[in-house]
Amino acid sequence: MPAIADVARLAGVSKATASRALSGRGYVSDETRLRVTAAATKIGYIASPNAASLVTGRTQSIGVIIPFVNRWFFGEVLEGVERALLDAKYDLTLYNLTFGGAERDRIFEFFLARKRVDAIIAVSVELTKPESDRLIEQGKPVVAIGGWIPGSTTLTIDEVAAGRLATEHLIHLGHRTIAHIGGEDAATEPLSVHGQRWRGYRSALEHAGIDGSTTLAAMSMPGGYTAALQVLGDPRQRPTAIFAACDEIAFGVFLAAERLGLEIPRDLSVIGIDGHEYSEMYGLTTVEQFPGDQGRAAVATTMTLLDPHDDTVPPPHTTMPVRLVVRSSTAAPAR
Amino acid sequence: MPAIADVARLAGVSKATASRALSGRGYVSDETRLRVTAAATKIGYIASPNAASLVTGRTQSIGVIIPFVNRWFFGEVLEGVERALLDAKYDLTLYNLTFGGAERDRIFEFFLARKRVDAIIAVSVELTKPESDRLIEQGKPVVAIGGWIPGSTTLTIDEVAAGRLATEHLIHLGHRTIAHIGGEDAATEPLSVHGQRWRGYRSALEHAGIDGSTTLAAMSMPGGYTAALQVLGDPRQRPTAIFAACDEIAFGVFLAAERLGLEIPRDLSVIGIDGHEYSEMYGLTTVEQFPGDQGRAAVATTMTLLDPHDDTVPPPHTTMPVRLVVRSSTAAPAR
DNA sequence: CTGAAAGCGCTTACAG
DNA sequence: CTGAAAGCGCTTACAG
Repeated sequence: MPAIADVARLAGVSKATASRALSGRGYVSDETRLRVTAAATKIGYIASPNAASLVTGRTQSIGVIIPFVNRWFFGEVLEGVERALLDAKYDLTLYNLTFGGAERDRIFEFFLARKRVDAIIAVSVELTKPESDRLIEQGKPVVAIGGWIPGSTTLTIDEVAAGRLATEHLIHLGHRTIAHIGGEDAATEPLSVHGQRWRGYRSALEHAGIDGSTTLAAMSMPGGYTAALQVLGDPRQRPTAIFAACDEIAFGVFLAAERLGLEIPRDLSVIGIDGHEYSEMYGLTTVEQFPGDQGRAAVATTMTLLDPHDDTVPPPHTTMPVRLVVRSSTAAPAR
Repeated sequence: MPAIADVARLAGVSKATASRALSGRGYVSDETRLRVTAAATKIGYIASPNAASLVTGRTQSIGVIIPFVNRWFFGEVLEGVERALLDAKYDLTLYNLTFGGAERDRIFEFFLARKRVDAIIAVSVELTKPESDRLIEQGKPVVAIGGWIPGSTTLTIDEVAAGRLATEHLIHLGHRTIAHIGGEDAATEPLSVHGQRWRGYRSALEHAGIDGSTTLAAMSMPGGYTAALQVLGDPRQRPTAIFAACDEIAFGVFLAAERLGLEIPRDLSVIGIDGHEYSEMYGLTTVEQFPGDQGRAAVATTMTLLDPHDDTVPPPHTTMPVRLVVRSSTAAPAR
């Protein structure tokens, strides 16, 4: 493994000059720079990030905290983050943060304390007070996507507005019995993603002066399936439309409707939120969001925060765009 | 940020002794060790991995190369790997390797050359010769899951046997027209996962002396849906059973069957491979595999390879278990 | 514009 | 069992 001393020797300069030529920091004559870079490529020199980190304090690596990896939203965010980080020549260190447990403490007490990462991108994590304090006191930038961490820069869609938009679409089609199937944390955590979508639902209903009913489900297709069987099972009080808090829940509603012999949209309208890659195949009307873009935007913000020459202070919160996509799963109710 | 010198001072020993006491390497009296560890916890000392790496050459970090993150198999593997790595106090550096492109070259030429990781776990990546050479010449252990890299330790299920088992299940139920919907690389890459499953299918059919027909699809639910519409569209030559190369394709077959008014298993039997988390909800018969276990096993192998005190040479290839789970999607054909 | 020197925070022979 | 010293591979003031 060639070291910078080898490059310097070959180029006939000191290590200091070689370092300056290679990093682009400090003055070096063009001629010298050329000689150094030529020498470096000739012997296949690649700087040791460890040695550099030791003196600069920078690791060229970003920690990503994420609760799941194989749910659509999270996977998309992660891929977007990864791609953008690669472009910025940063490494991605992954912390799959499940809820609670010794494992979780270990991530905060040990891994994130190791000075291994320059900044943290937290995806949909609700942090406890000690956890967020710990992050802040590290003095490292923390950027949050799809969740809220006090003291950190946040990028999310307007979840309340998304829930309201989905519900209003149904109301405008003429529906008056609109059930909601929401994520199970909607009830306990009003500030959670599903809690906020639920509030959007409530507000649209109240504005229209109609009642609703909410059923909680695991945030997955089986969760939506089980909940929908329950919601649709009694023919005497079956809603004409369902607002599913996310597309995966909506897919479960499709399966339940099929098994109950209900035709969509004739017997039931269904709308979701997400723009999941399968929504088109299902013909699902949905409020589309763009998690890959959110991931890339989070990286851009992180880079701004990390750039010593950039004094831009990013706004504490950025609202990311959504778009209503009307497909064949919603229609006016049968009369 | 306290350094080891601070710990040493507080405990009244030299840095060398503090280092030995904390790392557990080398002789230290019990009494000294206690004093040192007490001092370390008191001031919240955490060793700088960079400084340690510089002298030991070890980074305590493993690179994971993976083509997708939000396909079920890959997500499960990744979660299993992450969990096991955390337990071993290793960091996980993620490289989301898409097919081809400058990005891919950059991962091999730059990121993996940076001496940032102690070993590499490659998930379902087909490497080109220069790529695998480059990995090998780094001298870092490479462990492969669900794919084959010459010169590296490999853990996979027996894909051919899995395909054969799925097909035999259908044959034994009495089916004689069994279509296969396989991943699109089955045709071009005989050694790919889907190529091998297809060979298992062929071999079972040949053994039973019956013909088959194969349709290629994207390895996803929409892929399976589109292909199944094609396979099932013509009522005069509709098969009585479909072997889907993976569960996500099988789910697409379910949707296609529904839209064509076909009832499973009365009109059509369907079997998959994977044991996807949704397979139970669908009632899908499948050959289950355990990607989380595969991920954990890969980490265990990596740790063995990395342990200087462990001379165990892991076998070049380990076959991971599968299990046939019969649910309601397969039955004898209507006569 | 360039070089000599110090130092980042550890670990590891080497003496004792 | 412990300590003084060297060194891992860089970068960065500081002179010149």
